Amino acid sequence: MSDSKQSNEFFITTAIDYANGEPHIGHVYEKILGDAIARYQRLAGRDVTFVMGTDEHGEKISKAAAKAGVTPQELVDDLSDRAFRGLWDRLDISYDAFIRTTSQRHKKFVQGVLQRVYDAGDIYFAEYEGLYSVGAERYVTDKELVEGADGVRRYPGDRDAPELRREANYFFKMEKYQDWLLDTLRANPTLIQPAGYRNEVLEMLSEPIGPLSISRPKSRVPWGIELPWDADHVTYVWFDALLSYLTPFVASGRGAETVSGLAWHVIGKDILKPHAVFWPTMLRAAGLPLYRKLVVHSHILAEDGRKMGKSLGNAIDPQQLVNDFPVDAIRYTLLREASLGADSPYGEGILVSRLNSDLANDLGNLLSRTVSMIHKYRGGVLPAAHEPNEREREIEAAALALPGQILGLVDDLKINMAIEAAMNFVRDLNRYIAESAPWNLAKSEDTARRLDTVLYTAAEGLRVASVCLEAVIPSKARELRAQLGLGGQTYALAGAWGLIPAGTRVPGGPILFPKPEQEAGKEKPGKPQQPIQKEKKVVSAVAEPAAPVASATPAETEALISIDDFARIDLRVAEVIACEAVAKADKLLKLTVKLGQETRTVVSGIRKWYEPEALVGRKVILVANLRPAKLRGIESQGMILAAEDDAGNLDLVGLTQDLPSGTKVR
RNA sequence: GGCGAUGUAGCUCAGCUGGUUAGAGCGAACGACUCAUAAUCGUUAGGUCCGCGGUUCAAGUCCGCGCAUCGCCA
Repeated sequence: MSDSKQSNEFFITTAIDYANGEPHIGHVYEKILGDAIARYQRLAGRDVTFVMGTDEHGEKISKAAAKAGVTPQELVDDLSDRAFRGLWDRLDISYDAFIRTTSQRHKKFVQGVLQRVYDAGDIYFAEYEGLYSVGAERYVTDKELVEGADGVRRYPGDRDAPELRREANYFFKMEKYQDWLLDTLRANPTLIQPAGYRNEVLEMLSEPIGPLSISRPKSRVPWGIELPWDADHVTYVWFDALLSYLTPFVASGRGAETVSGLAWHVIGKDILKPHAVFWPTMLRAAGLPLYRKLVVHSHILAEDGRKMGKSLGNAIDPQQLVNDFPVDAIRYTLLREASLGADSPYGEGILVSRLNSDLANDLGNLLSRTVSMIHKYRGGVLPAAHEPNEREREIEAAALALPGQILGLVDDLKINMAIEAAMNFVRDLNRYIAESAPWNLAKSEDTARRLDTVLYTAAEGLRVASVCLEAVIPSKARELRAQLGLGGQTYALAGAWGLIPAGTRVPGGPILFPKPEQEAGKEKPGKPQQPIQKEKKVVSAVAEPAAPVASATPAETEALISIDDFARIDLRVAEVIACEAVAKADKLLKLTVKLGQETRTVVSGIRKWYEPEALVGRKVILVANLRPAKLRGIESQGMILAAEDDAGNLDLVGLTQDLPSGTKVR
């Protein structure tokens, strides 16, 4: 690979998603993949711009909106913000710009490009008659139709037979650029990766590609961007959605031409043709440089290796997944399992076994044991290393080489192998500890210096591992370093050793990756077998965080949990020091509570039962390690406990003695 | 029908330009250890590297044919 070397700039996009329904696991995988690449590049010191967005025009959206009884704009506002962007935020996707195709700046840019291509003579007007599939939103050929059991010929997946339509549309002279594209592709073997997809494109180009229909009459599809020279037509998906990749740069005044040649576009194999054929020719016609790389990923299959589908009932619901598992575990397992060239199975079973073996046993436990020994043998202060033995030299050499190796694999789009390389290093650290047996070294003063060196080597190795894995598990990597006493510290992904200062106080902390302990065999996904086993921080709240919860619903009470499960809930005595009603919410109170030295804001739905003033000074029980949630724009940092009976009588759980705030409840 | 990919230990997969006893992870069995999240470490799997034929001193690794699965195209 000899990609972006001169420029330190790195520009990456994921496909913009059609906002006519909720995101599925395929969307999730693609964004996590794009994000991991973007983060790796940032860690390597590149100046990264990561762009994503939603595609919000078209016939399907107007129909879906009509069906839902809302305007198209209302529909896409909700889907874009809540369903898509909301999920990306939750998954820690580090995008720099999020483009909505209904935004003014995007429309302006699209119309500018259309006008330019039109003026150059590459767009013409023509009549067309043919079979139109509403489901596929395009004209289909007779050969594509399949006869159903009822004898009706329809396009696969459609409910209705295609309609015969006659339309006058604008066409883009795509074929004009076919030879250029073919030459370009032949001359650049890594333009489209993996190579299998490049071959498919070469095959597409071995036959005439013809013109591309780029408009729809506004009378039929009113929801789109008007052609600047003919207000009776709106542009069809290609000149709208594809251009969104460049919109942020135009809007910032930078100009599309300065960046389009840098782009890495991450897409799914289902939209290969638009990105490999339409988009390059469009760029060419618009006088813009061709992207640098098209990264084509395959699909995520169900755990049994079959296709995932709503109809098959084996689809993974991303929302559910995010509710049930730590975000970093989802990211890790998806990236570790999937390889670009082939469809990859994925599901809860695969996730859990990876989570347990790699993240909990290998990585998380390595941190636990290291921290524990530093506490036990050295009072929680990291000692300096002394003369390294051969084994330690070997580990240091591996640590120095690892970042380069990983970046090479990432450039080669072998993220799964990059992860494996990092995990091999982690496993070797476990091996090293077993070989060195620090618990024996601790028995005698004679081996004190050896013990120092072993402890330092383990801790510094963990630091290196955290950097190597940070693009995959960003928040856990930081948490790991915080436990080593390196909170807030960032490191470049580059060979380095010995960066933790000797004498660093190692605070330790909660289990990095608790296991979702599952005894009985299979369980139906989605039922309440584990609301309690959630670990701190990363897992989201299942119940409404600020709701006055009376312990649990009957169903949940019945499920037995272990003492360890319970120990994950950090209950504390908190003192209410201020309290006010939340504006425009007749149920909510905003409480300010003191937790030892700390002050927190908690929103709770108990206004019906308590006057705000009456609560000040009262001691309540707070779930202190609940993931913060925003309610009415206020971040609630915990939840207070209350009991409520069937008649709606509610009482806050409290103390009969005056114990200090911050006291642990168990 | 055409083009292409894949087919390696129970499972998931590495094996670049052909070369000593074919590898990893998971799972399983046995053992060790105790710092650790019932974790970790070690040993163990005797696998027709889909089948057949060919090239070669030597082939999972190249060629041909066949079978199976998958993808793209028509």
